[in-house]
Amino acid sequence: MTHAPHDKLREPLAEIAATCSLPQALETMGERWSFMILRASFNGVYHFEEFLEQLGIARNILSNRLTRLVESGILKRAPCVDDRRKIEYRLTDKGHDLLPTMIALRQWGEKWESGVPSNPVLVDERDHRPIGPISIRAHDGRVLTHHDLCWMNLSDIATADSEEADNSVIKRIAAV
Amino acid sequence: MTHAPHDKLREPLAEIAATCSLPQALETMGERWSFMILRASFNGVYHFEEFLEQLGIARNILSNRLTRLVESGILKRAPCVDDRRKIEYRLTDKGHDLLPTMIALRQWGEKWESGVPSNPVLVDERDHRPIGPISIRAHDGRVLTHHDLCWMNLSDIATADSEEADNSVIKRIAAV
DNA sequence: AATTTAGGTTGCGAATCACTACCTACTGAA
DNA sequence: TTCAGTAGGTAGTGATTCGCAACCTAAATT
Repeated sequence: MTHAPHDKLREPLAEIAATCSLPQALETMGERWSFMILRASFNGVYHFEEFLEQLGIARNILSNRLTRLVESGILKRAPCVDDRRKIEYRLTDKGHDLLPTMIALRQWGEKWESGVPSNPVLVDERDHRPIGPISIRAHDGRVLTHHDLCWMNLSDIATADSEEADNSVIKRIAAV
Repeated sequence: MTHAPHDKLREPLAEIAATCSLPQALETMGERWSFMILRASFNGVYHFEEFLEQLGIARNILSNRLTRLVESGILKRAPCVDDRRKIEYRLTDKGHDLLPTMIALRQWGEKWESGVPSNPVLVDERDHRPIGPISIRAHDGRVLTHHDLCWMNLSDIATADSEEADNSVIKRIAAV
């Protein structure tokens, strides 16, 4: 490896990580450029020099980030058949599964930061209409706002499949 | 302000930012600790010392990050009525709107990193059942996989509300 | 008045980022 | 089969950020 990871800096997350997978998800995707590289991948960028040009990222940082994304199983390397000097960086299943997260973040940015729809747009192949907003839904598909939600302890849920779990509710999500 | 932002370091994103709001969304949320602070906020952490203890973050970094989150309009400061030394950091509407993104990332982590459900769990208040998986849906609510999706240019969509926009399809999302 | 508490700032060493220049394996052409 | 070119990566260096510890100030408690 180029330079060994310095885990010291990342330790404080460990405690929470035991009970929540968000920190683990952020381990790789929380780094600068990771989401932008992912975006490029979804947009059909496969080669080192393409990423370099599209993103305006430094060579060593790109190299580093691609290595990490491959190590995390989000991208995979594959030699290019046309030109065996080339390496293709392709999304794995795990990488493809980040699409909802990326779209959610992008939609949030559209709504609150830029105010205008991004380009290119993700559309349904069937009718070429833009996808709907990413939202939180109940098990039966009803869209839920944060007024309809509350947090519960996992241990209480296992034994409270039907109801009578009222006392296990930690807290309602406070209205703004 | 404590120290002026050095925009030089962040410039390369500007070009893409003109056509996509993802980089803008990452401006604040892409920084280390931002999502973890957000998570704590959703879990009912409001005060400086609480964040400090829960996250194991350094004081100055927390101070810095909270300031940035307030500047971005994701959190808001409010003096505490009980104890006027205390300041409450509360999610704004903009902050609450990041819940789908955060849950999507967490669910991804559950599926691919930890393998086990996180704690606490977000449940429907009506029946106390866990929420469903965050997914991409068509305008009519159908769940779409990446096989059902393609990217289109925004300009082509505006004039292609019904169909006959075949030639404007940029590219299907490649199957893994 | 003295002490504690909440929130924050400052200084400093370590780690990371980004820019530039170099390096190397492979390709394609002469 | 040499030789220039290209894709991908490495090394060096300065700027920026992170994390730890110590200090600071205003409000609250004793």
